[in-house]
Amino acid sequence: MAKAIPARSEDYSLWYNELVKKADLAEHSDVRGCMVIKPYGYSIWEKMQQALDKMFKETGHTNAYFPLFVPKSFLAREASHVEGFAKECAIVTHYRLKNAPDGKGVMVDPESKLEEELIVRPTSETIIWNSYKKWIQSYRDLPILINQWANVVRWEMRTRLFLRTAEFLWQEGHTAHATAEEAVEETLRMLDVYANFAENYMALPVIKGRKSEGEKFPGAVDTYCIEALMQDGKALQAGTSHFLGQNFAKAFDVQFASKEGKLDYVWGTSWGVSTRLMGALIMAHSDDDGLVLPPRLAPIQVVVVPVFKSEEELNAIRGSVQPLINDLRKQHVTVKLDDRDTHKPGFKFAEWELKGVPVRITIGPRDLENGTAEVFRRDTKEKQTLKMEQVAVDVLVLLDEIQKTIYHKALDFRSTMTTQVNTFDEFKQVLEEKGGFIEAHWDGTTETEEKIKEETKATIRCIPLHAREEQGMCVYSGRPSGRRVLFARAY
RNA sequence: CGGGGUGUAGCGCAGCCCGGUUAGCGCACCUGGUUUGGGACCAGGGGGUCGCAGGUUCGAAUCCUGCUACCCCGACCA
Repeated sequence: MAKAIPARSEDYSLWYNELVKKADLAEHSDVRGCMVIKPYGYSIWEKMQQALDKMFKETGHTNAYFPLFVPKSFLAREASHVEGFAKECAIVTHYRLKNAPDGKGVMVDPESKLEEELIVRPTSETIIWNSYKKWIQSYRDLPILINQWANVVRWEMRTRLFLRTAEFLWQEGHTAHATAEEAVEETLRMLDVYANFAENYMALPVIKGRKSEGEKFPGAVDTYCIEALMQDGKALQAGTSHFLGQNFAKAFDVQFASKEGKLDYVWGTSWGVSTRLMGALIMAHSDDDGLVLPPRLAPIQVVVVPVFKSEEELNAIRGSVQPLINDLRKQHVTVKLDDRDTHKPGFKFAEWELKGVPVRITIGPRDLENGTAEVFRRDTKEKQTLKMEQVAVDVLVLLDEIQKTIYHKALDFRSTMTTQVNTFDEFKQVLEEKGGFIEAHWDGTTETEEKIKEETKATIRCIPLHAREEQGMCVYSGRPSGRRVLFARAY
C-alpha cells in the first residue's frame, strides 16, 4: 500500500506537517506565518469550541466581544505585560491607501498616519480592563465572568501549522472579582475545566501545575497550566489560567466600593486555549497511516463504504444500510455514506483512515447475501464481521471504547516516558536518550532554571499541583528542595 | 534577526554547473472503455509570464544584482 505520509520514526516533524496537509486540516496561506484552516480541520475546531463553550456557560460565564485593535498606550499601562508582548506585535500606523504615482498598484497614503498607533491584539487584557473600569463601581457589579472567542496576532519568527502561527484562534476568559480568594478559586476552576476537556474530549492526559516565575504570563501573579506529552517525547502546553492579582486593576484604575464602604482594586483572572489544541490532538494520537481522532471530537464518527459493481447493487446496499444509518443518527452518531462511484473501495479505506474517522462500516454483495457488515476501528485497525441487526448497538459501544482506548494508550505512553532523576548527569542522559517528562528537584531559583535551559534546552513545564512533599537536592545546584518539578523539552 | 537551503503545471521533482529547437517526468486533472472486498488499468487530452524586478547577451529557467516567500538549525514564543 502506498504511504501518503512519511513515518514518525523517520522524521517526526515532516510526518506532522504532511499529515496536517494530507488529512485536509490546514495549509499555509500566502500570508506570512498565517494558515488557512480547511473545512475538515475547522469542523474539529468547532467541535472543540462547542464542548468548551458549554463548559464555560455551565460555570457561569457569558460570551462578549471586544475590539481587534488595542491603542498602543493601553498595552503600555502594565509594565511586565507590554515587555512580554512588545517583540511580537503587529501595528497599524495608517488608515488609507492611494494610487501609486507610477500608476502601478497602490501605496500607503502618508497623509493618513494615525495619531496613536493601534496594536492588533496579541491578547485582550488591556482593552477589556479598560472597559471593566467603566462597568465596575461597587461589589454589586462583581464578579464579571466573560469569555471571548477571537483571533489574536503574535508576530512569531518561526511558525508551524496549528502549533505556532502568526494569527491564531482562541478563547480568552477575563474575570473580575471582589476578593483574591474568589479570583484564585476561579483560576483553578478554569484550569480544571481545561483538564477535563483535554482528558474527556481530546483523550489527552494532562498534568495540572503552576508555572515558575520565569515561565509565567506577562502581567500575572501566578500562571497555571495543563501540560501534555507528545509522541516524540516533547511537552506541549495545552492551556493556561492566570491569577492576575490586582495588576490590571491597578494599571487601569479599576476600583470598587466594598460592602464595608472601602475602596479597593478589583482582582482578576484570565485563561485561554487556542487552535494549538489541534496540534496537540494530532500529535498525541495519530499514526503513520494518518489521523486518529477521539470519537467525541471526530466530525464524522462513522463512515459507511459500500462495495458495488453496478447501480443496482449500490441501490440494494443503500436499501440495506439506510435503516442502520437512521438508527445511528437517532443516537446522535455522525454518519457519512460514501457512495461515490468515482473511487474504488481501497482508495476510500485509505482516505478515511488518513482523516481519522473512528469507525468504518463496509457493506458489499457478500454481506448483502449473509445479512452482515464489516466493522473496522481506526485506532487498532481491527475488523470484525457482525450481523446487520447487531451493528448499531455495537458501534455505539465501540465509539466509547475507542475514546477510552486512545486515552489509556496516551496515558501509558506518558507513564513510560516520565522519569525521576536525582543527578544532573542522569538528567542530561534521560533527556538525550529517552526524552519525555523528567521529575527532578529544583532549588526554586530563576537562575538555576535559566542555566538548565541553556545547557539542555529543557524547561520547567510546571510545578505539579499534586506533587508529593519530598525533601531532596536540586539536580543542578545541590541546594535543598521540597518537591520535584516537571522538566521537558517543549513545543 | 544570525547560519544553511529551496522557489520550474494543483502537488512532488529533473533540467541550471557548461546560455541555443516547441522546458521535461511522476502523481493529480479531463474524455472514452474495461474495472470495483485495501490506494485499478489501457488509450487519448488539457494545463507552465520557469518566485518578482532589473542587468549582461544576437539569445536567459540557466550568468550577475536587488527584492520576496517558504523550509531546516539557532535566539523568541501559546
